Amino acid sequence: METITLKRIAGVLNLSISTVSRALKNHADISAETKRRVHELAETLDYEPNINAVSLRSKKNMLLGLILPSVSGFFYDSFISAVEEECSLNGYMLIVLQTSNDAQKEINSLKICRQNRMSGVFVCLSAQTSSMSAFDKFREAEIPLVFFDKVPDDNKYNKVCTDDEESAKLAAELILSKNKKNILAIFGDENLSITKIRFKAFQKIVALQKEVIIHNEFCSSSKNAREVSQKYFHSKIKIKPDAVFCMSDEILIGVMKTLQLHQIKIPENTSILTMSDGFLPKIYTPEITYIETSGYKLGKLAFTKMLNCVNGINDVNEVFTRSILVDGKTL
Amino acid sequence: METITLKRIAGVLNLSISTVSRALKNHADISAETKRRVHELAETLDYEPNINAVSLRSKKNMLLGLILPSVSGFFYDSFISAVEEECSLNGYMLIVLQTSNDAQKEINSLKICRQNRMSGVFVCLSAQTSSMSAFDKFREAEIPLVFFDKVPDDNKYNKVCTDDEESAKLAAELILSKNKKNILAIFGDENLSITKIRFKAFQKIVALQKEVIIHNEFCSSSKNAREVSQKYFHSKIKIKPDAVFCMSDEILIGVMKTLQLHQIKIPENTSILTMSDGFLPKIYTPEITYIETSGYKLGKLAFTKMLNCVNGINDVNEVFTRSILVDGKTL
DNA sequence: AGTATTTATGCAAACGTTTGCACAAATGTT
DNA sequence: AACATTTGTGCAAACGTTTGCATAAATACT
Repeated sequence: METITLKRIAGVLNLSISTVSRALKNHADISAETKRRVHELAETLDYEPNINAVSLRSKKNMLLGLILPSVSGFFYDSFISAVEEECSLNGYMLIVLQTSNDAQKEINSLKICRQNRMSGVFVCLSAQTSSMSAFDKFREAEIPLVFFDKVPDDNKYNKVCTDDEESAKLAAELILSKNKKNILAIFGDENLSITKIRFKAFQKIVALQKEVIIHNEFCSSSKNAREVSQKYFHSKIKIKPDAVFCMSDEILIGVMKTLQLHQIKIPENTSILTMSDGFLPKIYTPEITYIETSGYKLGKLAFTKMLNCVNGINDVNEVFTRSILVDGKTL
Repeated sequence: METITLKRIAGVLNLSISTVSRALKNHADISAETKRRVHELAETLDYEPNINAVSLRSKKNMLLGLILPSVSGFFYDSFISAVEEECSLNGYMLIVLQTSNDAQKEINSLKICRQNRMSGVFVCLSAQTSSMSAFDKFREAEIPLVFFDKVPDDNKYNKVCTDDEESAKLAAELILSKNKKNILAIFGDENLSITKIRFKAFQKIVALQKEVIIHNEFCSSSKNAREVSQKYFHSKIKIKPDAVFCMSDEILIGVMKTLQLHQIKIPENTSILTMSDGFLPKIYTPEITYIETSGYKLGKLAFTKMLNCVNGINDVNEVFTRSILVDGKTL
């Protein structure tokens, strides 16, 4: 099938290519009559501009990259969903690139973004990322970067995050307000900045209460969380925790397995509070009380920031989504 | 920052653009020495070809589209994950487009794919899609389409599916083999072809057993499934189903809520069998027995088919992933 | 009627590649 | 020594747009 180009339309109407081009963009120079004819023909021939030619000429495109460890997960799918929605609304296309938490693949993905001269890139760091040099080099290409969720420590980058500090603080306060005295707090991978922040904030609050016993654990997976929680809820343990705090869905899954296996009643025998986007907590019965860390909201926020970057009206900074408590029946 | 082009390299080395271009692709015409010099300089200058120019010239690109109702879901995230993995391995980029089950957005997404002259498009139909005309028109653009999961009935299209018929049949046989006599079978949205197929196959098997009571239900959401299952497990019901079949994760979630609320013991009071990619069944305790419908496998399969299409070595047909029983403790 | 201004259109270069063809120099063949 | 072939390189067109500038025709101003 012959492709329809400006040239083709120009040929049919006996106009020059430039006139057709301008007519299609309703340029003031072109007469009403000509515009009408051009639009009409373009419509019937189903003309669609060649994006490659446009991008080549204008040195701009409508591509946004999204680099993250994995699409499938507890949180990222809704983040992607939100970002894609906004892309669609604003005429951008979203390219998804997974790193599998592999630093080399992360660098490759960056390269792809650069090669394609994307207008901007969202990045959630892989757990393996040790150096930011590839990202710094990337910035020279003048392509804005917006980090989300797993972000670099340095604040010379644009970051959007759930307010981890606020959330963890809120979590600690809530648990204490219920007069819990023997708390098991399970956090994620120790290397991640998100873990550090949540841990520190949580700690800061509970440490104020001298009479409260607090057990801190760090887990890298659901399975790991299951094993670790086992130690505290094993049948031989006489005094079991009266509250468990889970830093994430991943942790929650492991903990719940243990509790269910040992037939620990919730909230009678122990309370639970988790941080989550809300899907998993509602699966369980009773529904788990959680502090919402919405991937969806974060996605919207990240897109807004990206748009500002692209339009050059952005201050480099870190912005947060607000934390909300969603009441289940478990605290 | 000045961008590095062939022209630039040519200028520095006092060569023509065409020589540089050929040298970089190790064309046989170019002398070893020249190749060396060109490669070296390209390396140090960090040359990266302008994809837009390449695509414009070659009329090809490495973009694949993925149109589906929503990124976030029970199944799609792992499908996307698999497809992206393969894309990355094969030098393609994946563009994700959500339809929110809106027919108009679906058409828009198709348009975007056409405008960008993508090399191929994966499609999971929205629940609202009533006409295939937009897709047929699309085929004229000679862009291969590979449908997955929610596919059109007509077999003039390329389709990759979990083997719904086989899976549902397997499910029915399994339940019967356990001597269940009062079965509740809950299916998804009645309009979807996937529902029709699963229902029909399931029915065909159980109908052979005259002495078995079978209750069929169709639900459009988890909430709906919860309400519907309520009718069968309400405390006033004397004879409750001794087995429940759930067509999908969505259904399972609703059913489990009901069972847990009414403290129905599994598998003592009732058995459960579901179809799932495996994530959710393993969340519950005991872990739910399921027939695996792997989004991941399906993604791999879809990509293989797409590659064949793109390379023109494809017969239009429908291919299936194999169904596997994964033993939990609930049947 | 002559000049200035407006209106509508076209020319041609540019974006960065790829590639058929031409060509000059080097080498091989009689 | 004359010719044929191989080897290495460059020219220029093409892909489909956009856009500064030139220009022709129509209108307005003295």
